[in-house]
Amino acid sequence: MISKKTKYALKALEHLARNSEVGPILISELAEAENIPKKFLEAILLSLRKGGILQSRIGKGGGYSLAVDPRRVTIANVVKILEGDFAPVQCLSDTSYTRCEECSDESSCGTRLVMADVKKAVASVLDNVSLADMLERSENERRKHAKVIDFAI
Amino acid sequence: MISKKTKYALKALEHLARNSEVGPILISELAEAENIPKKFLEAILLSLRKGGILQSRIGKGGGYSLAVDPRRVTIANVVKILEGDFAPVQCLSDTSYTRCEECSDESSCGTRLVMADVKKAVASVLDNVSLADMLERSENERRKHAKVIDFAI
DNA sequence: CTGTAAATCTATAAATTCTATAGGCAAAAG
DNA sequence: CTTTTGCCTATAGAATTTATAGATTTACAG
Repeated sequence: MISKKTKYALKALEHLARNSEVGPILISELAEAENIPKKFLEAILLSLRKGGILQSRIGKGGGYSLAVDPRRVTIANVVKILEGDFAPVQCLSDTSYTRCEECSDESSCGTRLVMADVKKAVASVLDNVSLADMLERSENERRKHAKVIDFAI
Repeated sequence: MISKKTKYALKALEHLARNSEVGPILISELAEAENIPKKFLEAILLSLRKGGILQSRIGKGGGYSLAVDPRRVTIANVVKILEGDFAPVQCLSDTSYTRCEECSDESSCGTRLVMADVKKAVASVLDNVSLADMLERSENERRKHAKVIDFAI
């Protein structure tokens, strides 16, 4: 399960990507539009900025905007910033490796071997979906759905 | 990240699979051998029994043993019993679906669309590894490693 | 250079989930 | 009918996640 933090981050990024022409967007605006607790969002945006995905400006006319082309931001990038990693066990984490306490022999640990494959599988999905892709898929679904409703009327 | 519960479960199952000929194994024996808090393990084994993977016998000569051929138990089976599911978001859970609070339109939610792919990817790994496979892989690695040490001496 | 608008930082509270333990109950075997 | 063993319920403790509050810093506008 991904955390609420990550979900909020993705929602916020979608919003920013959709409205990239209008210039910086206020935290408070984003919070209200996407129904995210403002102070919580604040911390999330900060992480994303430190992770290089967003840029900010302080003071009047300030706010947040994407620092990179949404086609160059992968969902893996985002998830990694907020969840740290998507390794199913610590002993497979790139960013915060720790030995699993009771694992007497890491190199032959069955769980580790299987989870290494899981990690690869997840990575290959998330590395290959950009923020722009995600937005596009969402739009496609929205249209598809709208059409169906239209047709029903 | 998978929980300690799941890691303990896999360790316990490996132990039971390796020692399937010697008959039922005591909780306390398992706990000691695999370094798992006994009472915690108790609950885990109970879940696995209710999930159909283990069988137990009470009283003298009792204990736990596999209820199924280790080639017929997938790691997916095990993970599902202990983590409930491996859906990255509740709105994709088969067993305990809940609408994601702030998601105004589930059918077009970008996060959901991407995470559906993640879920599939994880499932296709875990559905295709049996307990026996995992054990075998582990054994292979152990031998490989042993050989290297041997060679070094 | 002053007032105001905004993000930033630090600290902490509240809620939830995960890990672990305790103690008595129930079943099976001899 | 006593011993061995798993079964059940409750609860405590720890860690993590989610959320809030308040003071601080930066930048622009006039």
